[in-house]
Amino acid sequence: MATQTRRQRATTSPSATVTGGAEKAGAPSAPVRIPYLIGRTDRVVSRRLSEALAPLGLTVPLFTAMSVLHARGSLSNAQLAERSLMSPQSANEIVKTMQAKGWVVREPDPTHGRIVMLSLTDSARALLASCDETVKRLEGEMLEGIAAEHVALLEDLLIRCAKNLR
Amino acid sequence: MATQTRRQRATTSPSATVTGGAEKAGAPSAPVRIPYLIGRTDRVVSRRLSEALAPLGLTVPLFTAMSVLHARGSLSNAQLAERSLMSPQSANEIVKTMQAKGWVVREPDPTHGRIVMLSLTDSARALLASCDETVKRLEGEMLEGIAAEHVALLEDLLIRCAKNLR
DNA sequence: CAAATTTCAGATATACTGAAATGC
DNA sequence: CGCATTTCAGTATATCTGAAATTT
Repeated sequence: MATQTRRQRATTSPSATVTGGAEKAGAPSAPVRIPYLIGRTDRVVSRRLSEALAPLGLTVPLFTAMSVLHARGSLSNAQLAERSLMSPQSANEIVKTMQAKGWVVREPDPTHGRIVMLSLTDSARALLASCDETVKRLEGEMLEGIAAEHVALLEDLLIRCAKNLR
Repeated sequence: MATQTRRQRATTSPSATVTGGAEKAGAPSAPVRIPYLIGRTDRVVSRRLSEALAPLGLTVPLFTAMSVLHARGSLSNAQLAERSLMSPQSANEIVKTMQAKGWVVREPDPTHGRIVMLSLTDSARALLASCDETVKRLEGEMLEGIAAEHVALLEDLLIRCAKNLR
């Protein structure tokens, strides 16, 4: 399966300062910005999450959409798209997959003919429950050595960052 | 250009608690996990960053790779791939684009025939300098209302999270 | 008719795996 | 030979935009 050699630690600069710990040739090296760190951290998280979810038949976008639907109870496709920060077309694509797997039911909104309300099936809920265990483990590994109060703070800060930019 | 209606705030639940602020129909609503928040925040940041970089002729992956190269001074493609958390093939693809735009020079490593060392051109460095202004503005908007000590902490926590998972 | 929602169709970006060529 | 590096080729995934149909 994996022909590539396993990714490993850096070949230089053993300890990392905030600026990244390297100032070699002609590198004025701009300070590392938070947007960059968010992206980098997400890369690592996404890779691990995707590896963890694959055995359960889930991709990250699929899992994300299902989590949103789970949290909200019942949504139209347009609402799901908005909450998941994606276009209605993309959301629709994901919903098609969810439906093919028997994870969602679609019922016409009684008050509005065009709208179709989505909700998770029991099997989807059960699947999400076991995913939660998986994600919890991943989160635990990620937060290792970080004080509980800092975890709470991180949570709060991430929410505020997303809110400030949206 | 944009036929889609501009993404906007939620239609329900005005205030958000840590769990997301919704507990409607049959939704036990698992707590929001940090991995999810990282992903969500990155989605918002990436979209904004990509919009901001587009006028400068840059995509996010291109900008990221160039920043890494800038910070490290000079790298082989294999090293660039490792530092950028991607496969050598993907890095190579990005380097091809960089080269087509005149942003990188490739010189054979004098000590090893197969290896090609990459470094940024002056025009690339100048471009990155103006990108830094752009990113700084974005970062400022993102961190609005967050105390400086918390910004430093966020930086530290993100670095540790990425390190814990890699 | 205007606006919102859904959904078909096509296009693009990003990154992957496989495999071959090169060099130590 | 074994291993690392580069790179050609093909593929998969996740997203997008455009446009049409439906319904209030």
